Amino acid sequence: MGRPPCCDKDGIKKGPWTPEEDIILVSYIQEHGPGNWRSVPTNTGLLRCSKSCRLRWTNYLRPGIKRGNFTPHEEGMIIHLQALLGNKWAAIASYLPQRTDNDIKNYWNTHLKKKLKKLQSAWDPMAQDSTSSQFISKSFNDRKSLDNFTANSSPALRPNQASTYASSTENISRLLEGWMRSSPKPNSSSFLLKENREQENNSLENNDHDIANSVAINYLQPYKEKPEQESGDLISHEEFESILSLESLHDVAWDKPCCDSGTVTITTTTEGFHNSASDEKENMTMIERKQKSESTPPLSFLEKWLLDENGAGQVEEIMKLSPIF
DNA sequence: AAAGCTCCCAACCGCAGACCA
DNA sequence: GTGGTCTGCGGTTGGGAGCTT
Repeated sequence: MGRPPCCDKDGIKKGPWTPEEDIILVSYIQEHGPGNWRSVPTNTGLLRCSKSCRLRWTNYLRPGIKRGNFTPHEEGMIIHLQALLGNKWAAIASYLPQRTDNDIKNYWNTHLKKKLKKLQSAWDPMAQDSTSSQFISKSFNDRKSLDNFTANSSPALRPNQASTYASSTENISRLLEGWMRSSPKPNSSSFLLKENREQENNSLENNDHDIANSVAINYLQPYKEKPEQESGDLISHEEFESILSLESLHDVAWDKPCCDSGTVTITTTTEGFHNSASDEKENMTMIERKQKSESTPPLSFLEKWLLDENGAGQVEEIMKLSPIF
């Protein structure tokens, strides 16, 4: 008995996805929405198994995915959450909405584990085998040590990521969406607008604050909504405090500091928030800013796509291939 | 210059749970 | 209740890129 593997059929393609396959998949999902993966290969003609299609979408093509180096704040959050939740990458990823579980898992395995091990041996050479949770609780109990840790996690320690096709196609779906919505057709250098690049840079800078906001909303908001007696199901006092210690939550103002009454109110403030692009003075919540930034077409990606060594040569081909162009 | 080594990450694999007939 | 199918998750791996010798 036993279920036959879904990917061992003849004619099923494996290995890296091509731009053409990505476009086909994204076009299909934009039309039909994600889900019913079983039917995707049949309906699209892709020689991929359903699993492979789902994975490609969730880990790569899905809108809103941020790629590239993790910020120190993200690192801190991953370390905290890993200590709290263990290797529940999907759960951890839900607190970092722009990162996929696969990305977080990879980053943990390739960077953070080593980093922690180093720090661990520096902290206590005799305790090589203790778990990360033990280590975290030991070394990050105070705010200062976490700050030191995150401060030391400078980008210089992280290797630059090679620019491959896969890593440059971070958001083909957004590309398509933006392309279809924006009426003027792209025309090479017209996309090379400085302000668009600045906009993207700023959104990267602002990202930490969005993440903090997201943690506040997703993780802590239930305190506001749930009666006191139920809040224990969601998060322990210790966990709450450890989340609070994250530096990235500085921009979140707490009407009530903790879960003492079950009526925590979370408001966000722009105080101390520096937006060099527009230098806006208006009071706008992070969510509003996010919504605003999301309505901006991802032109800088198009720019990348058009200039990318792989992308550039393939645009023509893709435009021929896909009826939406 | 090139062979060997290491690192990194996209993709694969297998398992478990949810769902449905 | 049972068995088949689908989906999601976490662990693992293959191979390309970069580094070292």
